[in-house]
Amino acid sequence: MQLNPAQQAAVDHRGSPLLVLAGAGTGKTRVITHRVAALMDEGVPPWRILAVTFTNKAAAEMRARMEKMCEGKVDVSQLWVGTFHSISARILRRHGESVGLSRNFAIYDTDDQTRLMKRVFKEMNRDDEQIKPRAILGHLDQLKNRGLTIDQVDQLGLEGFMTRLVALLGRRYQELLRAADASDFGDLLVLAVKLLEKAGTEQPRPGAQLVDVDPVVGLKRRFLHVVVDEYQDTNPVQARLVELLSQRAQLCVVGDDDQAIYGWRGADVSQILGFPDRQPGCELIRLEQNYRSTGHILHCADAIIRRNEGRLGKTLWSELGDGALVVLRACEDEREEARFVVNEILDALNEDIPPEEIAVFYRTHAQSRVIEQQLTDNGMRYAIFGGLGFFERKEIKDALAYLRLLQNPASDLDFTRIVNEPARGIGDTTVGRLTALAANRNVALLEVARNPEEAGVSGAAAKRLALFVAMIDELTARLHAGTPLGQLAAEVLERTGYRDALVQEGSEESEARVENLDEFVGALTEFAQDNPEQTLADYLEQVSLVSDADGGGRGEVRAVRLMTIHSAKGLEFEKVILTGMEEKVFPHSRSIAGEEAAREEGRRLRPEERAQLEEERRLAYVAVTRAKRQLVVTYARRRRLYNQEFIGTPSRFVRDLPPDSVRGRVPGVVRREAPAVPAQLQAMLSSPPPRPAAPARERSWNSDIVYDEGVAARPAARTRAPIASDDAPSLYKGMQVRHRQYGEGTLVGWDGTGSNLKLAINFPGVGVKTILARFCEPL
DNA sequence: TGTTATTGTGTTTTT
DNA sequence: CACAATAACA
Repeated sequence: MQLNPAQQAAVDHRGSPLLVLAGAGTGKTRVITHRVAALMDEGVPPWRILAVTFTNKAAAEMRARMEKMCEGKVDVSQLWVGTFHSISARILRRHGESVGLSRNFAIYDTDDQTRLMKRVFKEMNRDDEQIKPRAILGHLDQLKNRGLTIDQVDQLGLEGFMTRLVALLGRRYQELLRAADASDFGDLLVLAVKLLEKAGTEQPRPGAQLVDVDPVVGLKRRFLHVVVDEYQDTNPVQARLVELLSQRAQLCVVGDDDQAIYGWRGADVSQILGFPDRQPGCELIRLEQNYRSTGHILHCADAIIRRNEGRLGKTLWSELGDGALVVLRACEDEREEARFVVNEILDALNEDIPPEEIAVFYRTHAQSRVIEQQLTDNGMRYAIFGGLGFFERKEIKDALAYLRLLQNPASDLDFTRIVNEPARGIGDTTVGRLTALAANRNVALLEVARNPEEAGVSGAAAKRLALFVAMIDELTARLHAGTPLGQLAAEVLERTGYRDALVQEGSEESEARVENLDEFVGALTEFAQDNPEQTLADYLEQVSLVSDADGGGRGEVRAVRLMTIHSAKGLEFEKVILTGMEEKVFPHSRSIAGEEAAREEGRRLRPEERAQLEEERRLAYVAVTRAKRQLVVTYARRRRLYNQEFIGTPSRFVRDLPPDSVRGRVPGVVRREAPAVPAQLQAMLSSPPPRPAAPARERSWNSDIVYDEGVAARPAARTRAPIASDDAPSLYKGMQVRHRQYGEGTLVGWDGTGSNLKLAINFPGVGVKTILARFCEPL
């Protein structure tokens, strides 16, 4: 297929920075691959070209496409293609000494991070705090994403005590991380940037020769062309990294501001919006012809995204014709929704759509369970993207921990993970004593374990420790003797008794685990055969950077796909079923929180609150634009989630759909439905008196809902919100209620149903409190 | 010390 | 509901 003029221009542009604004389905990847191929055609050496993607899968795909395109002509393996994280890791692996990382440093994933932070909590006696390790890590990560150091915590705008806590615990966390010769995801980027920034700033020694030039400086000058995909999702550190590597390169960034969905992770859309301003002479090219979806789908996408402010603005068009109408379906509850999904899948299969071209999307992982159940009941195979991957299973993580400990004896986290796994009588007390001494002397746990007596570990435990240490030493020797990786892994599992312990257990679960371990050994053997020159460190790195995206180990190829919308980014399917389209599900309740608060306080939305909502909207846009020919959208009236029943209102995104492109009734303007008053409260209600039971509930659940947008603007107290005319006695905003302790107050909102109904009441002089309805009585 | 029962608690999206 | 942290027990 020929490139269209805009695409061709993006491929051909040379000489100045280039921003390609590529709408969904406009052939972005084609442009990138063609551009890189063209560069190589022109004689740019492959090793002087860098292509950065977001996921490993995208990187692998790109490389594959290049190989196909350049068959035989150029050595594509010389190209630098990778994710921000893998490229950083690669740089640090080679040159990381100056920022405190050895050649074999470990990469900690989220789980490792949490465990390490928990240790910090314990060490500093903070485990009683309400604050959880995850929270601190979250802030720490945010810090890193913005390229700030721990001394700049205050710039995060946290509350005072949190700022102090993050600084205190974060600092110690970093110390331990470095001491363990490890890096977390955030540090990979931060340290790579630090390394590159430092290079070349030192005064050259007198008489230094050109050959003495710092290799890192060479790295900065290496690339002549840099291409970045999904630029809208980069965070400041990533952008800085790209800049540093583009010292001599022509920079080409590709992205779509309407698909920026990682703001919560520190990504900053203004990066792409401000790119032309930051880059003198920057050329901007828009790709707007969509080759993926049919008309009605695009109309829906546009109807959703056009309501966002602060976008560069693009209108997608297509030559594919209107195609089928988008199907909209209201379901009674999540089970019916799941059944409907199954039916839709069956329909598609009957139309000969291959299963892997059918995808079911949901906002959060928690929603997948019901659908999975229903699919299983109907004997349908499916592949889940995301969730617990192979390398996140306990047994695999244990095996990896053993290997990492062999590779890196300083890794205390791995030590503690497996020292008593399988149980060998080295319990918390023993480990506690070791930890105390290790912290004191600033040495690794494994070192301390060599002299247990000094740590005050008694005879029996000391003996067991000695055995453990001897075993680790032997295995370490095997590693350094060059034992093939697969065999080494097998020996580890044998010698440590890990495999035996599982076999002994004899349960169905343990059996599965043994199988997983065998698979792991197999994978390692295969890896060693395919990459004879690669070491254990290389393998460990590859594993820790691999995410759900590549689906390599698990997942049927010929199976329906289930995934969150986030993981759907960059993919496309013949038929997409978008589920759970209700307020508080999608848009997620956390994104709406600000809006509700604003309504209750009678103020306007704060910028960050609006930004969150706009991000949800972009997420909806991403979801819709994944569909090639068929799009089905479902929502449920009632939904059980987290063991709580929620009354659903159709998502605002559903209400935005253009009726002309939709089959099924687009719910009109809607407001939150007034919940039925629970019996307890109802009994207490004296006025207004309960009306005789009305058959109101029989009616279509949308019909009695009236939208009133004005609520947000008006002060809550004066809003005498409508009680659904013929409904049982209802709550209404402005209603006066009494609480034993707080006295009389004004109802400003509510949440939940039945005995979980919570009222938000504004008590004069006290403020707004959220109280279970049964503790309140109406006046 | 290690295992099991119980309570409690949260519950987005990911490299 | 699911899972993690804690308490009680062997």
